[in-house]
Amino acid sequence: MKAEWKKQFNRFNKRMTPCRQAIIDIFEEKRKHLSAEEVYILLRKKRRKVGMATVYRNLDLLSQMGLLHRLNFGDGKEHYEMARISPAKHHHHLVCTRCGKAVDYSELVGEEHEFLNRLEKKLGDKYDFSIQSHQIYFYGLCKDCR
Amino acid sequence: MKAEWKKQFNRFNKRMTPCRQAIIDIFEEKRKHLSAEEVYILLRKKRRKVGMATVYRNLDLLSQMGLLHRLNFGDGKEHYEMARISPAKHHHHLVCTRCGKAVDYSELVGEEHEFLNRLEKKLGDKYDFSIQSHQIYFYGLCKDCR
DNA sequence: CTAACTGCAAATCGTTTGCGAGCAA
DNA sequence: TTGCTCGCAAACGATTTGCAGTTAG
Repeated sequence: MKAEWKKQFNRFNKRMTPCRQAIIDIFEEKRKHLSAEEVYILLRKKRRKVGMATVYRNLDLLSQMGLLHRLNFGDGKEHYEMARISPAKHHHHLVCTRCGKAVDYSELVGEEHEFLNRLEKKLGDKYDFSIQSHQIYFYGLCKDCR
Repeated sequence: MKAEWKKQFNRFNKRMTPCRQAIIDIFEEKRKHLSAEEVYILLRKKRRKVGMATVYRNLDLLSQMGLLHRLNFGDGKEHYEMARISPAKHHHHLVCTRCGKAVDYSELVGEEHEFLNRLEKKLGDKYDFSIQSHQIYFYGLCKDCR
């Protein structure tokens, strides 16, 4: 798995560094979406000396490499999560428009997958886009905010 | 139609002002997603003296009132568009991850609508959310950026 | 009349950039 | 060696806020 990533880094003319490894580890451990600041705090908890700038640079790089997905819940900051290729792990988000809380869901992803694939193909052809990913957001009010 | 909005404003204890009317007009005329700055520029073109702060405040208010939808294309700024209740006008977005260009599409919205309604109900029940809207984003590279 | 609204300028805050020093290959 | 990476501090840019004057209902 690590060799796999190394290859990916090479392909992008980038290097595998302790800092990057640590960031990847954090996403593997937490298995949820994290903001840049949350990643930064988790790194420091592991007694790792890093600057915010580096965190941002690496989250950006990992996103461009396709290892992370960038999410936006409308709370003014970007969030990131492991990009999982497997449909089984595929999921989307339910966002509370008041408190910003975001819940993952993976209901009906089977049907969704089939439907979105068809749509993706159609759109890609029509608008001359090479589509790489998609996100579905449902917005509403959570129990506590209602 | 204007009476309709007035009611909405009353319900929120807000007032219909020339500035707000002008902003609504702009979205009706342009019929596409606009950033706060774009709205600001269009207002000034109409020789309307407004501050950016007011634009932001009103875009925010109109979003909370459900008159506008807030969109995020990952280019660092928020975009807004008229919320159209009619399924006929319903659409989503195709975003280029390189240049940030966003294209509207409305393919297969009929099928989508049926599917998403079902999903919405299921999710609302399971996670105790009162879902108000949804957005689908497809990400990829446009013709020019490929 | 009075609470909501406004423009202005200053403040905020997430994110980016410039730079010299430090590593990976 | 070479050039990708790093931490730091400063810069940036979109959005927010405080405030005193203005306006809708």
